[in-house]
Amino acid sequence: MISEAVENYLKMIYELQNETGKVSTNALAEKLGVAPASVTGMLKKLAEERPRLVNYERHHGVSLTPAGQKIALEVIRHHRLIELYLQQALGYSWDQVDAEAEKLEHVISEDFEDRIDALLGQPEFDPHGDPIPTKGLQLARPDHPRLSELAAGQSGRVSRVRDDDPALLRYLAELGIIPDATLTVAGKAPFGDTLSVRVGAESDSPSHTLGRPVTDQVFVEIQGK
Amino acid sequence: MISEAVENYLKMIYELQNETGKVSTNALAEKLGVAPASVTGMLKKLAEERPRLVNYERHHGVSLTPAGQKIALEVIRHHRLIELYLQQALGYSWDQVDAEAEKLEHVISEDFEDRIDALLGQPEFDPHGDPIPTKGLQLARPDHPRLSELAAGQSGRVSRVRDDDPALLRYLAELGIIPDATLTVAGKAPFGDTLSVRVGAESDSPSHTLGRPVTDQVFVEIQGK
DNA sequence: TTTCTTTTTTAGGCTGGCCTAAATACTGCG
DNA sequence: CGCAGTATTTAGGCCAGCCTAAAAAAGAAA
Ligand SMILES: [Mn+2]
Ligand SMILES: [Mn+2]
Ligand SMILES: [Mn+2]
Ligand SMILES: [Mn+2]
Repeated sequence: MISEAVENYLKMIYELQNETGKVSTNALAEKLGVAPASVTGMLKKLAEERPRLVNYERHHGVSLTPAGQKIALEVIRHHRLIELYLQQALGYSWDQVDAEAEKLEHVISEDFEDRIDALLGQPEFDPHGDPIPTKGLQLARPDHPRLSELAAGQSGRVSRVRDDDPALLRYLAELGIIPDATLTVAGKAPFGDTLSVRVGAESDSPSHTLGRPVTDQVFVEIQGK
Repeated sequence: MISEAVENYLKMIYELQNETGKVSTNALAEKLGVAPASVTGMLKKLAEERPRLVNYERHHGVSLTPAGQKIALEVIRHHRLIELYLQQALGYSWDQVDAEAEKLEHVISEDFEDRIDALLGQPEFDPHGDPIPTKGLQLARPDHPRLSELAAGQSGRVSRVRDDDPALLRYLAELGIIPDATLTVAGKAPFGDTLSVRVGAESDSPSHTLGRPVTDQVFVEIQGK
């Protein structure tokens, strides 16, 4: 039986792999809130599992095997389906869903998964715009640019927001910066670390000044213009 | 932080206390699917917890302290609310809900609890007729007689069914023996171990022959007649 | 009350998952 | 190349929860 700890390790390895390419012991330790030595120990075990869950060689980082990736995707599917369900069916706000899903993801049955999936109409995205792996564990990877990378004058549709920081999520919701919102970069301050962003499709939509910590967390599908 | 294992021990102690009065090491071990020696070890720890969760003296059984009972009731509230929610909101049948609730009960937040409680309209009973402790952890204890204890000719309302055995639950559901159903004992075989029971309020309602293993698991509030 | 049986506890061990401190390997720079 | 600094691994421990086997206590029966 796969433990909750193992599921979290595999999920984190998967996510780090897709964010930063390489997966180091230290990065993993940091994300998991655990000492680096503990990670080394766990990676050894995962590599000795039969079937092997990760490819691991001392000092050379780690990557998921197909078996490991399958488990990671199952956990991610649970996580994102649950997030959406909590929001849609139970009225959670998008900054509350992550914490609850973090625990529930390890515990629900396949039956539960199937039922909420059906109830939500086989949804493709979670409340933060993250794609939900299909039942067959296929995962769309849109990979749009960050808001901070847009040039002045460009506009587009918010596709995804990083779901790490609840306070940031509340702030963004207040501004109306949620998936599918329309954004236009009205202006860019020197050195590009501050943007003036119009939120909404109308030319008289309200505009806000956003710093790098914010604009790095928002992903935009560039449109028209 | 209270672990899942501790929560399960406290819940089981509570339930054994209310079923059989005394709580023995062996009975607890059996219910938990664990060796008796493991129970002894855990009971010692629970008794040394600050605040104390159980009263325990070697060879003299165990009982819950107020602090232990509070935790037990919180877990039971979670369990029964979740069971009802799974049935009402997700379409689970009453024989499936227990297994899923067994895991979820340890993991949901107070927020989750409050939300499903509100959504269900602060329900008083779970799908098997077990009372749900209130938010303040008050628990109604109806304590009706078993169907097996009724005399021929008596009738009443099914108040509760023991939820242990999914196969039995499916069988009972087929016969229409669910909470609030009306039953009448049409006849009693010699030595009283087999009953002929009419299910339904009409005098032409279908009647079934039920053995002790079944009639011991059904509780009836005797009415009229 | 003595003996036998059943119940419970003690003793000793194991695994998973974490920790700190110390050792070692890699990396980039002078 | 050699060395400093960083990243990683090893060594040695701890705690929760479980196990089996053996000892001891309680309870029933003679
Ligand atoms: Mn998790
Ligand atoms: Mn998310
Ligand atoms: Mn449980
Ligand atoms: Mn129940």
